This record gives sequence, C-alpha cells and structure tokens, in this order.
Amino acid sequence: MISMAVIRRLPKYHRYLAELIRNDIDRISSKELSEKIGFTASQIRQDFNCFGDFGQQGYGYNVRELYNEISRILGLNTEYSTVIVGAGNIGQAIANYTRFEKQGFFIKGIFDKNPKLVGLKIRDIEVKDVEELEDFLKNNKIDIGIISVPREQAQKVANIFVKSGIKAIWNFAPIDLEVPDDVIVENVHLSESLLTLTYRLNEANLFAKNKQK
Amino acid sequence: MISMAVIRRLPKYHRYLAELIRNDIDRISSKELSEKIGFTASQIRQDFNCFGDFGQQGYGYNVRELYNEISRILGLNTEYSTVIVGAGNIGQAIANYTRFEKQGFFIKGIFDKNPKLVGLKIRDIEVKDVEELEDFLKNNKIDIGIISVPREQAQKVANIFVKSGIKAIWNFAPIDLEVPDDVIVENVHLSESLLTLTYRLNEANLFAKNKQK
DNA sequence: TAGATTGTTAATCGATTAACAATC
DNA sequence: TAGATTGTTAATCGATTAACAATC
Repeated sequence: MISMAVIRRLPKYHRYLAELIRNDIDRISSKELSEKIGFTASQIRQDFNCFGDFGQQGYGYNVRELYNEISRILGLNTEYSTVIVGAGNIGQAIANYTRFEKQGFFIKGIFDKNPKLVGLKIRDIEVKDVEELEDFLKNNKIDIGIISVPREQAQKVANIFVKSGIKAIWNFAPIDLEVPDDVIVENVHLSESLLTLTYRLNEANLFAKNKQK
Repeated sequence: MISMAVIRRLPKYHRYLAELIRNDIDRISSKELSEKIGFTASQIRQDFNCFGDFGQQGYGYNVRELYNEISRILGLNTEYSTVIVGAGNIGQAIANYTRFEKQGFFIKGIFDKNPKLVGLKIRDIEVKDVEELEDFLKNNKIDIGIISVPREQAQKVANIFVKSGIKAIWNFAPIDLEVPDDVIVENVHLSESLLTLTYRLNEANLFAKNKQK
C-alpha cells in the first residue's frame, strides 16, 4: 500500500523532527522543512498525507504532534525484544550501542558458536552457545532477530528464526536470505554501501577511459 | 549520467557473480541470473548495457569476464587508504573487519578524542588523538574518510576531511553531512534501517487501527 | 477578512518492463 | 543454418513535482 520509497523517508522525517524539538521549534511548514531536509515541499505533503491530515492550512505542522504521529507510524510506541546471533565485531557493536535501548529495543540474548566468545559478557548479557538458540526462542517471545554471523551460516540462523515464529530479521550478513512472505528482512550490507562509494569516486575516470578506446 | 538506482544494484551483481564463480559456473544468461538475483532479465541487460556490451547473443555472459568488468566499474582494481574517526563500537567493528582489507581497503589511522581509547591498539594500529587528525591528513594521502563519532561531532570531522582534500566519506553518524559538491558521502544510518523494519512489522496494525476511528 | 499553507488532483519525469530485430 | 539470447527501442508503470482549490 505505502511504497517503499515513502517508508524509507519516514525515519529521516523522524530524525529532523527530533532535531526541531531539540531546537525548541514548535511549528513548521512543508516549505521550511523542505529547505532543511532536502525533499520538495510537495513530496513532504504527499508523504504525510499517506497517513492522515497532520497539518493545518495557513499554519503548517505542529512539530511535536507530527513527531508523535511519525513515531507511532514507525512503531516506536512499543518495546521490542531482540536476539543477536553472531557475537563478532558487528554483533558486539550493536549489543554495545546503548542508543537502541533508549528507543525501546532490548537485547534478550546473544549467541555465537565460537567457544572463545561463549561466556563472554556484553553489557550484562552472557553470550550463549548458538546450540541453545532454538530452545531459548521457544521460551522467550522475541520480536526481532539480528543476524551478524558470517555469510555461510546466515541462512541457517534465519531458518531457526523463521521456525521459531520470528517475523522480523535485521540482517548484516552479505547474503539475501530466503524466508516466507510473512517474514520481513531488512538488510544492512556494509560492503555494498562501501562499493557504491568507490563506484562514485571512480565514475569520472570510468567514462573518460571508455572514450579513449 | 548513470542513475543511482543502477549504481545501487551493481554491488549485488558483483556479489552474485562471485558466488557463481565459487560454484564453478562460467556462463550465465540474463534469464538465469534473473531467477537467482530477483531482478528482471530485461533490467539486468539494461543495467549492463550502461557500461558496455559484455554479453554475446545466443550465449549469454561469461561469468568471470562480467565479474571482472563489474569489479573494474566499482573501482575494485585499486587500493584505497582510509582513516576511521571514532573508535567506539562501530569504529572498532569496521577496523576489525578483515574482509575489507582483502578487498583493498587499508586503514591508515584510527582517531578518537576519548583519552581512554587513545593508545589502544586495534589490529596493529594505535588509536591516535583526534587533535592529530589534521596533521596526519597533511602527511598521508587518504582516499576515504570514515566517520563513526557521535552525531554532535560528525560535521566537525567532515569539515576536517573536506579541508584536507578527502573526496569520499563513509558516514555512520545519524546526520546528513554538509559538504561541497565534489565530495561524495555514503551514509550508513543503522537507526533508520531499524525503523523501516519496525514500520513494516507494524504496518498491518497501523491501517487496521485507522479503520476503527 | 486576507494571507498562508495545506490536501489533493493533474502533469511530468524517470525507471522498469516488454518486445523484437540483430547477431552469435 | 536454426536456436538462443543479447542490445536496444518503445510501452508501461510508478514516483515526483506542479498547480490550485479548500480552509484555517
């Protein structure tokens, strides 16, 4: 119903509205917001109107109200329990990232298959053996499964998540997971992000070289 | 010239071609690739044709040849020197991620302002005080600047990068950096990624609730 | 009331898909 | 040569932008 293009803009609105609140601005027009955020005023109004009439003609938008609406739309009025599978660099970074806890994301378990990591404590949470994952998920309601294992093991972990009824996966492994239609996967493919950077860094040369041929 | 939509697909082609090579497949048609990668065959041919005629009628594409072409297009035939500013969770995770080094990305320096982190060794590289950053950049040719400091300090770091002539920034701070037109910024906004996940997890409820009103 | 700015429809633009002639 | 599959043009689809009547 709502296009992915719109959905991906929502968190950015959320972020800019948070900043307006920090700066004690309590009213904003689509035109003003447009100048800050870099979308057209028209697009901003279209986007908001997907979800309701949040503005007021002649006035604009009440910042705090709009912020609350978008928070609700993003599902930030709930708490989420998560598990992290893979306690390597990225897994630990996420586990240590306290900002997520403030936003309502709680880590209920961290798992790894490396015996050197099992038993390690990351912010009060002891890393468990991944063999215990399935049992753990039977006894604990988990909303979001986070995958930060190497590529080769990622699908196996996803399968356990799916089997255990997890409906949302945040995947850091460089692979496209296969899951049923009712399971949502959000990928963070760091390597792909970096390669778009190098592409753009070289783009000019690329076409200059082609001309020479 | 090449649209961002195409550019963002390139690393995915690269990844799938690497897998085909691992599986000893040396020829593939756009139709077969389409079934694996999930883009239409038409789109795949359009994408490749932005950069040249890599295929052959009646045959398809030579996997290794295509892989090499896309590697070159992505700028992977060069080495890149990088610095990481911010030696917290994410900074350390990136520094420890050895896969990048295999792809040709070398970390020449890590900086932080926290005295507790300064002096720490991450894979042979000693974390330096961020005060030394500008001098360091004067004496070392750096291609990519990586920002993994908190939001409040990110723009300041970006300014130093720009001033020092760095043309590519990989930014992990939750902020849109302001840089001149000739500087490329690639953002990894983890929080925004997570919020699109929670949005989709709640989307069904969202519209069910609206109906009740 | 007059000015401002929204909500919303219509027009435009760009990206994806379909079709097919070219050609290996 | 016949079959397969590309490269490329044309058609379609979806997303963005422009315009303006509604209304605070």
